[in-house]
Amino acid sequence: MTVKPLLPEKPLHDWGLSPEDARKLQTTLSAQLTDEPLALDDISLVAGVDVSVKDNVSRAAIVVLTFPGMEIIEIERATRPTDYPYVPTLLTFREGPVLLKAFAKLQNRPDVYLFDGMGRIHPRQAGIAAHMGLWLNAPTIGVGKSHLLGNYDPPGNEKGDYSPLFYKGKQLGVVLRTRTNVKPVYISPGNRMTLASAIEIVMACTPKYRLPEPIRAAHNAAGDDDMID
DNA sequence: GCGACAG
DNA sequence: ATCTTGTCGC
Repeated sequence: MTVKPLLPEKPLHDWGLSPEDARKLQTTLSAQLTDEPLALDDISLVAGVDVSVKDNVSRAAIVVLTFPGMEIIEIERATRPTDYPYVPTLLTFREGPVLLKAFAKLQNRPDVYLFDGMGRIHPRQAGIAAHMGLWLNAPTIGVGKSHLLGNYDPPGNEKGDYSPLFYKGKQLGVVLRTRTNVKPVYISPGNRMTLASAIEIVMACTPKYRLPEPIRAAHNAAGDDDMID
């Protein structure tokens, strides 16, 4: 018998699209996103996702941790030539291909994935967390470290404080203070996720530092030099 | 037209 | 993302 694969047998679409076609695809894909709450009690495994670039080589890292213990149980990596340029709002087309290569190696099935980047805080609500969430057909959350777009008032200075981020009249996410008196992060749901659940999950994964443990772990794994592809 | 712009 | 040391503050 076979286990249900993490990724679809049939690719959702091609990569290497022109900026114009890429934007059209994002509009089409974002219409397929769903809002599904995910209770903490239903989470046992969380994954952190990140990509680093060096000498024109992209390295993706997926780290799976137990929840809420935050113990690392799996680390998968993959490398690939960095062919697509960095274009604001089209980050997925630069990092997507190498991420799929790493996802294909995953032995565990995470209940939710935390991405280093935006979810729906995006002009077409198709940030990398939202986009890859469709490929994975799983719950995803975008955890951005800096501002991309939208308006918001500075959140309070206490850990857990947050304020809504609006773009063209719609609330796409929140600016969340994960640590007292530390620069906040930009949180937004990706696929199969509600904003409320996203906030709750991110806080539960952030016991000590500014960034959630899964993302810190993935960032480290993507940055380490030794690589076995 | 001008400025902003995840990683 | 990446290039890079020390340093101020809780």
